[in-house]
Amino acid sequence: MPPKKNLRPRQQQILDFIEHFLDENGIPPTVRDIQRGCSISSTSVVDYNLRLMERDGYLKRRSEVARGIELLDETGLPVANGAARVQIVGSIAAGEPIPAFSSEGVGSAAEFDIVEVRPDLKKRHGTLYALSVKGTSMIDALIDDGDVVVIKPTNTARNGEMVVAWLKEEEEATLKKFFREGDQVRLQPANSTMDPIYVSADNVEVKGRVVEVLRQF
Amino acid sequence: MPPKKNLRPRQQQILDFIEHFLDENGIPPTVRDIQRGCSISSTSVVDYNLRLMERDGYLKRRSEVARGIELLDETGLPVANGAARVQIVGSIAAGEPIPAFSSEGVGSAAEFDIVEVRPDLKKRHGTLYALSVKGTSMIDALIDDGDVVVIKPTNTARNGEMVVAWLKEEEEATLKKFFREGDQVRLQPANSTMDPIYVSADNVEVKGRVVEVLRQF
DNA sequence: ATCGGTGCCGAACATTAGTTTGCGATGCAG
DNA sequence: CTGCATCGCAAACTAATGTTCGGCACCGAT
Repeated sequence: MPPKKNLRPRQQQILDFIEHFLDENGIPPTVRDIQRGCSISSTSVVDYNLRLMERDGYLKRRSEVARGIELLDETGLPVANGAARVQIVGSIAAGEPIPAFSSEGVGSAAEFDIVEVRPDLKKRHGTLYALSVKGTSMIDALIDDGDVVVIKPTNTARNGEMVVAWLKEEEEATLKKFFREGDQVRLQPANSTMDPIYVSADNVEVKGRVVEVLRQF
Repeated sequence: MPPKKNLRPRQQQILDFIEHFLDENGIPPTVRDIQRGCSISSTSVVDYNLRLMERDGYLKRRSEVARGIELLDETGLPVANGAARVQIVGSIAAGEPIPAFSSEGVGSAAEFDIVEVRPDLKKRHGTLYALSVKGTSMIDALIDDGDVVVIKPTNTARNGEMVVAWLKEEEEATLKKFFREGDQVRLQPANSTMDPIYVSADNVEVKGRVVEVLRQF
């Protein structure tokens, strides 16, 4: 199997389309789906490029089988379903909050790792992103250093939910349980040995809610 | 949408086949795949039954589209990918071990819940099953009461791995960290306030290894 | 017995979709 | 200029796949 090369623009376009199609429909596209989706004038061009991409290890094709395209990941293993991949857009220190994401660019972050999540999460919550956790302050919430938390972007939270909170003044993000108390907000580390942080509601912006924790075994 | 009924044998057979096919191949079967897989003599029989099953809310069919079958779950939502479903075959009390599964029947257990897992787990580990955790003794391992642990069946373990151990004499299963120490085995609750269990190696049978913990948010 | 519903069968049909072929344009090294 | 590889195009071909139709057997109700 030849080593990976950089993809040609057309091939990158096709690859993006396949991923997107998988996201949308749950099944792989046909050659003609790709043709339309990429505004290519002939199926043979699609076939030609798919063949090259298969040669270079980006995907696998089942011959003579409708929708027989399978994407492969970096290790050459089939990607189960494009719908279930979430990008890790940065890291977050639960204990001592540090800047995590400055712009609104949740999906536009630089290239980071990608994790797979349970497919039903995306069905249920829509777009998700992930943060890698640094520090052990969430240990009582059963979130450890090195875990990856999957976040649903939202700017509201009910009391007790675990949220990613953005402290405007400090320009810091933190992972805490959220309690609204009048015009104050209590950000409670799940670790009971640690004191909660009280901040004015004005200074807090909820960026998302934790929907899943992933741990490496 | 009509309420669910019990499936006819033929329809159950078809449903099972579709799930299995999805497991195997990652894409839905064609009508003819089903025909062969279920030893049906005509595609029209498949179509006939698929139509009924669609009417009864078990699946959805995209008309005129190759492999346009989508399975629906209990709530009528599409199942992302059959490959990612794992059966909960019972519960396990980590603190005070209780019988969990007596026979070897990992896959043959009675009807329990099904959970979705990250699809890459099945790719990586093959067949998996899941246990629902009762009790809080694994809290230090960041596994809580009510969590679901996903298990890879195996009968070997390296030191430090979290395993499902079967104590033959007591006829009990338990979820602990595994340490082989001579002809003894130390089963260490991750909770440091609790004492480990020492048992003779003869009396321990490793049933599986924890590959994932699922928690409800 | 007769009728209607269910379940199944086989064959044909129509569309979708993978594959092949021949040709043209382009760019580059010899 | 020539040869060669790359990339794209259109059309045609074949295989795969969804869909339909008429008929048969069984069964319970009329």
